[in-house]
Amino acid sequence: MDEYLKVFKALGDKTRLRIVLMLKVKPMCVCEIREIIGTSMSTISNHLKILKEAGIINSQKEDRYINYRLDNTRKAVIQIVDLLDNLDGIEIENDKQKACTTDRKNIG
Amino acid sequence: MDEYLKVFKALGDKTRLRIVLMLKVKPMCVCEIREIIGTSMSTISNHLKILKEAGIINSQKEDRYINYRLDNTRKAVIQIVDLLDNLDGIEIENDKQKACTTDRKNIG
DNA sequence: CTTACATTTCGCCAAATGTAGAAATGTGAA
DNA sequence: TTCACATTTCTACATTTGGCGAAATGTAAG
Repeated sequence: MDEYLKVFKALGDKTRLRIVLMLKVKPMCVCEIREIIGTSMSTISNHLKILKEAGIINSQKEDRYINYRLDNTRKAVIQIVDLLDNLDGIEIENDKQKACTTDRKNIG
Repeated sequence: MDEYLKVFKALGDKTRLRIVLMLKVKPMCVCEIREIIGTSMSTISNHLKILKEAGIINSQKEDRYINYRLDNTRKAVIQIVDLLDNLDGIEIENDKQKACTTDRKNIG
């Protein structure tokens, strides 16, 4: 039960649910997520930690960034995240988006 | 998105998740739930209210009791609750169960 | 080694949440 | 109506949570 409890807890926050919906589209680094969500780096980082501990996402270093993506290896997570397909086209982005100080395009 | 958010929030509490697992087995009144969960009536009542507002359960008066049961009319809820079938046989009950002052068997 | 910078951790605050007990409410039975 | 009792609401309180900014950490490049 605790496994599901952790997942529900993690998804029971609007910011984290938005992050999950974003990562369903494509893997992203903290900076990119912050661009869209619009809060501080530390806040995003904390949310990612919670999602990671719930087994919903994992991370992998690529170039100078750590890319976060949905974890497709855990059954419970797959099932629940799949349900969110019904939500396509929902407002994930925020009104007040901060400019990203470190533009990722500088690198690639 | 907010519909799912509400459901995840509601299920993201151990007491409420336990209640949902109990109601998957059979409808119950507040008193019965309290017997198993082991907290105060007001606490149970509050949790039931949250589950109800999330559309996960509904209630119906029967005899002298209000029976709560899973709401089978909402798609999002059905899908999510169905996932919990994997949890069968999990520890729902509490160690420290209070005696039920008003024994339901007196009625039936 | 030093710099640059992406990310995490720490310390703190405000808001939200879970809980209990008392009082209030609703309702069937006498 | 009055009683009995199941349930909810109110009030208060302790804990948890989400947020930020600053400092710390990790690491690739010079």
